[in-house]
Amino acid sequence: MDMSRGSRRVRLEDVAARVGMSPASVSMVLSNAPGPSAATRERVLAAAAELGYRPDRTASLLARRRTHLVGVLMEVGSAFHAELVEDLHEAAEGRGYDVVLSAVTRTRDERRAIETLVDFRCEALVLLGPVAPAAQLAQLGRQLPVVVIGRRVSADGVDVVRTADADGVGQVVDHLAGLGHRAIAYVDGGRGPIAADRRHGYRTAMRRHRLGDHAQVIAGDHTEAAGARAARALLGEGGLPTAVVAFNDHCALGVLDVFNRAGVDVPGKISVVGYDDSTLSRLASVNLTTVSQDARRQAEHAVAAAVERLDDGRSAAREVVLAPRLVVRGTTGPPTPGTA
Amino acid sequence: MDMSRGSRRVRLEDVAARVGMSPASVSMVLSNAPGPSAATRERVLAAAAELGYRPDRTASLLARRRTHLVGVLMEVGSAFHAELVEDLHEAAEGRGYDVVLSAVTRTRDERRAIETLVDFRCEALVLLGPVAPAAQLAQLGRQLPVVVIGRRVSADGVDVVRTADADGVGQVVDHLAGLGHRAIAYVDGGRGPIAADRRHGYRTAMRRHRLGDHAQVIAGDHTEAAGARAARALLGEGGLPTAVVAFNDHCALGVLDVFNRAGVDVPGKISVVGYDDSTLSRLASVNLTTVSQDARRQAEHAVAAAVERLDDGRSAAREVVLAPRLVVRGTTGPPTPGTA
DNA sequence: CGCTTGATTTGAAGCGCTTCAAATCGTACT
DNA sequence: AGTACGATTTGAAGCGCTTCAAATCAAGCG
Repeated sequence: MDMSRGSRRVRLEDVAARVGMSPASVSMVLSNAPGPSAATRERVLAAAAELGYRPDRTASLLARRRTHLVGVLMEVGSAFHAELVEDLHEAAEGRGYDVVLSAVTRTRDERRAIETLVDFRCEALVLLGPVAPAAQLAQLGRQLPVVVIGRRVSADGVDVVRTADADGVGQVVDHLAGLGHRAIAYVDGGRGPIAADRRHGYRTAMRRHRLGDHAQVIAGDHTEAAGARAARALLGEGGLPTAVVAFNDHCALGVLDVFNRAGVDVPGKISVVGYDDSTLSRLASVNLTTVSQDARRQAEHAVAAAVERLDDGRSAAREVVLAPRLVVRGTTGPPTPGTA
Repeated sequence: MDMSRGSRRVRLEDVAARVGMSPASVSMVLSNAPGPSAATRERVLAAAAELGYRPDRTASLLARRRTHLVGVLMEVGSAFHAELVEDLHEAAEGRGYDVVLSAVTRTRDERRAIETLVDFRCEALVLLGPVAPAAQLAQLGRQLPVVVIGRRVSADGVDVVRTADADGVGQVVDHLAGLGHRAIAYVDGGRGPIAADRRHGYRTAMRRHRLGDHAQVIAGDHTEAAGARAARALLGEGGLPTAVVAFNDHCALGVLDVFNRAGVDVPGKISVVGYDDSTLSRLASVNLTTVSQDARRQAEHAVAAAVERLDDGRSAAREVVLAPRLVVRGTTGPPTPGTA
């Protein structure tokens, strides 16, 4: 009766019936497997097109041993993740894999997002800056290949692709110190291991420049709101530093916001630096000095790592550490003489 | 041998064996279906937890009639879409549906992204600002419930949730005209129907204010790059308007970029307005006057529309048009006296 | 006690597609 | 003509889970 909707999805069997062959043959043609003759291929393909046949992915996944699916955990709303996702798609497709996205949102925590991915039978997982403890990731890594992007993880069975964060922040401090800054504050990124690395890089670099006494870490997080809070705290306590290094671009944006609203000139009165070189930072109205993580290369490495485990049977854990690159834009400059 | 990886995923059958019952019973317990006794439920649940059982989603989807999956097509990188996705997740979960994301990227066009969703057996699709022609969407709507967000579509079988775009742009022009602007230019959003609506709204509003002669539409798109290009064109030809209305926030950001770099004071010399009230526009360093689309309500309506078709059997197409709301921030002000 | 009832549990048939051993077909060769 | 052999095609067994009619059970009643 219901001719309007559905009217039964076209199945493999229907195509088979159309050309008078067995479903087996049709399946082989469609999956481009060896066997069927050229003539058969042609007829089947024609019939499939004619009927508008679309294989049912779930059935296919269930029957096939391999799913060729890579699950990606991301934070929707993060500009940097968005870039990574684009590049991951590209890298995965180049190697014959498909990508399934799962987003962490306000009401959907990391655990759930990851479970969804596993439930969909992803063969490997690429996690963008996960916050789960190493033990949990290791546990996950025992089930399937897991590649963590961005964060250091000391769990074997888990591959890691990241940039040398401590070094990145170090470059930032070098840059600022080189401009003559001494009072360089750092807005922290919260509890995660990425934050720990960057914080450590900051402290080390400050010491290296004999600026240890000026080191000042302000509590923060990786959101605009946290950056704004930190900036307000800074403003409140007087004795403003001459430069603020933020955990990431989003956070730096929050800092900039508050300074802008408060009429604090950047970089005249104070310099601000972010981290990620996200599209946000590149906007001329923001024009933030930051550190580039090279999303494309990280994506490439991540997919390569997953595929090597899947297809080449590699089993030893691997860690790829890329060199970060300072990108100097408009939010940094020499300190105002009489301030520090 | 391979005890390390996999060691066979735990199946429903394993749980059943563990408690000495049939897979059927276990299945019912796990899906919370009526039948099994309280005692049984408890035992099964305990065993499942103990074995760390996770149902195989693909198998489950295949066997079940319903998948309870809503596919969402989005543009990764669009701040507004990111917001919508968050809200869609929330709305869907509230009604017992799960969300699958599919992103349009540089190398993955809309068609492919949609196909992926259908292949995963989504029961309904929510498309965020799709560019496909109406006929194609109608065709899709014949297969399954489709809700288009943001854009007007005259295909029945397809529900639409959008804001009155023409009206939104109208409010912008009203605002600017009220401030005294006369030379108000508009940066277009390309070929899509959303762009057509807004462009039309602009033209109508200009005429309404007897400013038809000042109407000026500059070719554009929905990216920062396009906005930048348009702004450069404007700068190049001299006779700058006193206000520029951009297709959306991303585009407006590009416009702002160029003006900032060129040292054109905003809003002193020229006012700029965007559209979407995306998180970007809210950043104090951007602080863009724009039009709010109320992502949350759109998400709510979209999910409601899909669920009504799915669960309540509604079949008549529906269009929900929400009222847009002008959000005045810092990029608009009265025109400089001697300019227009 | 035998029998009815309602509560539980289970066997068996798929969901739509893949796989692979076995069957079929043509053809080349002796 | 008879046999062997490579090229094609197909039957049948699942993949792991759900469903539902039929079976089983325990309790309740006359």
